[in-house]
Amino acid sequence: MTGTTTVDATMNSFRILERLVASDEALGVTELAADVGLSKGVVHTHLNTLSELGYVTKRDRKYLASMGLLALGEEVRSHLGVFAAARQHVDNLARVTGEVSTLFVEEDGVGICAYMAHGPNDWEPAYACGTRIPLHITAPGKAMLASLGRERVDDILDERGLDAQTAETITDRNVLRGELRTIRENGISFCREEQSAGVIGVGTSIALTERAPAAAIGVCGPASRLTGRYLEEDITGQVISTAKSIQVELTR
Amino acid sequence: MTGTTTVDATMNSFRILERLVASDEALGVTELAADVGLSKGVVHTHLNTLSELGYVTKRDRKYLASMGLLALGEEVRSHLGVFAAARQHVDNLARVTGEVSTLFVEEDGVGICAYMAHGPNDWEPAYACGTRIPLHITAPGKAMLASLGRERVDDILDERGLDAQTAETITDRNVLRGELRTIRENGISFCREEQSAGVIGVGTSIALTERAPAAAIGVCGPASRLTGRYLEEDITGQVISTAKSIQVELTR
DNA sequence: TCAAATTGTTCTGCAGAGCAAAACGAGGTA
DNA sequence: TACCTCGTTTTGCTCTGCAGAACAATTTGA
Repeated sequence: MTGTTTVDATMNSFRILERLVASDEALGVTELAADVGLSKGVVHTHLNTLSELGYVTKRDRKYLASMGLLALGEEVRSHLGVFAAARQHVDNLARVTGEVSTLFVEEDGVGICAYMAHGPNDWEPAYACGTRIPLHITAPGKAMLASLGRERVDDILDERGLDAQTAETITDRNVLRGELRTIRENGISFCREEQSAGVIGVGTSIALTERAPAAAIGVCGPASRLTGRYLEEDITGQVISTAKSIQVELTR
Repeated sequence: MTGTTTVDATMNSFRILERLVASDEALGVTELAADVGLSKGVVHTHLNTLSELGYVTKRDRKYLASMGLLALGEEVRSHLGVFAAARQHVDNLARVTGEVSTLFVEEDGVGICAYMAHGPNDWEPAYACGTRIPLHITAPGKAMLASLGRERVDDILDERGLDAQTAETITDRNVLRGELRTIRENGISFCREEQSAGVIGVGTSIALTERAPAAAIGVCGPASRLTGRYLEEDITGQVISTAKSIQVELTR
């Protein structure tokens, strides 16, 4: 999997950039150089390059990641057909349920959150847009797995494994296969604290035309709120009807 | 302004990445090499590097930008204090007005859209999050200018100029100064097709503590819908009260 | 079905660039 | 004022990013 040859300078630039992105305050050249293990001089040259490209800014002798980075992800997402069809429906799902609703897509056998809408209930999941999350630990992830062909699922499991994230994570391949079967039968998937303790999720896949990658939507929130009929009927119903609306939008 | 020394390899990597980001379909090595003017071999090495970093994916012998790029911008934004305070209020502003509402911040003398919420009315502005827009052509941009000290405004105008984007753009420095004065007096700014023909905007600045960069919120939409009392009283009132709510949130 | 063409990947050699270390300059502090 | 610290620039060396060519793997066309 690890490629043969890489460009060291690019690796170094991204190490510096990612360090800045992760920091909540401006950093100086000396500190960055120590962090990434390069000399002050080169780090300065890299920062100058990133600055000229518009991904880094300087505020009184210190550097910080630019908000211009938002444009890259936003543009990638704009080319995603399912996003244009799903956005307002996911927004609406968050509004009517009050919870956080998401759009996930599959990429290289992992799930990536492509969009997230916040409902009135004030709660924030542990991940943000762009985060890679194993498919077997979230409701939308399992829904996507259930929508894929068996051999593709096997490939993914072979490559990614079934690491446990919490005590509830499904780590047995046969158990997972059984769960995928019931997901296919019911058209809905649940995540009961398998990704994060205290967090419950509901999801369903979006059937896409041709060779587009898998996609799914979901709703998640604190386990204390998502229980009983509210979870299994109200929210589940909203998720399914939202998925139907997106399907309609996609085939227009 | 243009720095002294830059890293060529980094420049090339980003040229390739940006080409992929701008494309709505997967691209091959040969095509990319022709586009950026490098040999096939090096482009392949760069793609391999970007792929290992998680910003590029391969789908049957062609490359495309990864949704993982969303994470970078999202993380930068999460460190923006005003974003956490403003998000739900901007969401709410979009909902009650029905229009698109935005959060802008100033960076290096230009405005960057940091967040955008869509109201029920189906309309999409010409720009997305992360886009850099001159301060003098949008309502939130002018609101931010009005909130800055005079010498800072002069510096920005010296550096960025007052280029015309439409026939309505303010290109005269004295006219702009007069407008900034009335914005300060009224606590509200308008953009009447100065950024994009047929688009009207309303904005007001968010007063921030200490040395944080300027920020402003706004609402924008088609000129056909944003007119008369609806624009100048209803929407304006919602914008101002939203800004007040954000201020309260910020000083908690 | 087979050859020709095209594309992705690897290899080779070298000029140029990335890198560490040191020197320089600009703020800030005691 | 002198010292210290940090950002910036310079120097020289080594290594690597780069072009071009060769190779491999598909696809195309007849």
